[in-house]
Amino acid sequence: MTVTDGRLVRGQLSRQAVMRSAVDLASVGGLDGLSIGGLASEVSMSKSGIAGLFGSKEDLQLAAIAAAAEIFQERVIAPALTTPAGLERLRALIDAWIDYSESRVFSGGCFFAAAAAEYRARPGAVRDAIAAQMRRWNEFIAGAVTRAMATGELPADTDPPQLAFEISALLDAANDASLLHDSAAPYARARTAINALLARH
Amino acid sequence: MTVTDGRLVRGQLSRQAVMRSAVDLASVGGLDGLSIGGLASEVSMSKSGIAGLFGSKEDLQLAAIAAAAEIFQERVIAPALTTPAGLERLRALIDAWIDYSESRVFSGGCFFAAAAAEYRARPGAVRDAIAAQMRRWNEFIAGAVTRAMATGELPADTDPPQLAFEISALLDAANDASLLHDSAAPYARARTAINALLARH
DNA sequence: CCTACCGATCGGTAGG
DNA sequence: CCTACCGATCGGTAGG
Repeated sequence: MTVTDGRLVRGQLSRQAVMRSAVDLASVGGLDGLSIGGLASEVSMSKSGIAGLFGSKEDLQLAAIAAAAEIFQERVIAPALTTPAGLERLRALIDAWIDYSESRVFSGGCFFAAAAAEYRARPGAVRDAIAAQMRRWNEFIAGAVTRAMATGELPADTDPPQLAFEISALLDAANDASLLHDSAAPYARARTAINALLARH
Repeated sequence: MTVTDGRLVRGQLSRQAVMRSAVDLASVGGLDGLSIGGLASEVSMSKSGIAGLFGSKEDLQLAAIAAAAEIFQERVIAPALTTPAGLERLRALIDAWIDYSESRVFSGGCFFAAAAAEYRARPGAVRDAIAAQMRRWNEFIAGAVTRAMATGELPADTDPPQLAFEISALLDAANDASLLHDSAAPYARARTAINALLARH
C-alpha cells in the first residue's frame, strides 16, 4: 500500500472525519446509542459503507474510544506539557481540562466521563478500554503531583494518587453539573475547591 | 376504587415489583437501554402487560426515576434523619450514601449518577426529572451543612452549596471508580478526602 | 464504497 | 392482563 494510492488516501481522510462525528454523537447519545445507521446518515454515507470501515459495532465503539483519546491528548495533555514540570504544569493541566470540558470540544461534554458512566457496570472489551484510559489519566495527574513535590511546591507528605482522585472528582463533577443544569457555575466551584486543595498542601 | 378490589391490589403489588426491576435494569443498562420487552421478560409478563402499566416508554422512564427516588429516600435520607442535626447528621448522611453505593442497592451502583450521565445532554422531561432530583440531593447536603454551622461544629464562613458540591463530587467519583475498576478502594479515598475537608472547616 | 436483503428487536396499538 | 400484529430500526452480510 503506497501513500499515493488515491483510494487509500481518501479512505483515511474519510475515516478520520467519520470518527470525529462518531465521538461527538457518542458523547451525547452514548456509545451504545451510537448506531451504524445513525452514523452513516450523519456523514452521508451508506450504512454498509460505515460497517465496512469497522467490521462490527464493538469495533466501531473501540475505534471511537481511541479517537477520543487522541483528541484528549491534543487538547489537554499536549498543552500542559509545554509548561515547566511542577505546580505550574499541574495547574496548566487542570486549566486545559476545564477548557476542554467547558468549550464543549464534544457536544455532550467529556467523552470519557459519559462512556465510563455508561459502561462501568457492563463487562467486556469496551469497558476495559475505557477503564485503561481513565487509569492513564489519573496516573498522569498523579505524575504531575509527584513532579510538584520534587520541586518543593507541594509538601513531601502529599499522597499523589489521593490528590489525583480528588482533583479528577472535582473536574468530573463540574462537567456533570454544567451539562445537567446548563450552567458554567460548577466550573467556578471546581476551581475554588482545587485552589483550596493545592493551597492546603 | 376500593382497597378490597382484588385486581387493584394485585396491580399495585405487581407495579411495585416491576418498578424495582426497572430501576435495577436501568442502573446497569441505562434508562434508554431499558426496553419494554426486556423488562417484560425480566418480570415474566407480556410486553403489552408492561406497556399497559405505563403508556409510553417515557412514562416508564419517569416512573423509574420516581421509584429510585423513593428507594434513595429510604436508604439514605431517612437513616440520616434519625440522628441529631449538625455535624453528626452530615456524617451519617455521607455514611449512608457510601453504604447505598457500596452495597449495590442497584446492580449498577447509584441509579441517579448513571441516569444523570446518560441524559445530561439530552433535553426533555427525563433530563428535567433527573436534574430536579440532583438539585434536591445537593440542597439536602447543603442544608445539613447549614445545620452543622448553626451548632458551631462548622465555622460561620463555610459556604454550604460549595461544600455540598465538593462532598457530592467525591461520593460520585467513588461510585464511578469503584464500578469501573471493581474495587472498594475509591470509597476509602472519598472518606479520606471528606474527613480532611470537614476537619479543615 | 454501493444496493438489497436477512432475522431480531424496538415502541406502540387493536381487540379481547 | 393476554395474543397478535404494525412500521421502523437495529447489527450484519451477500454480491458487486
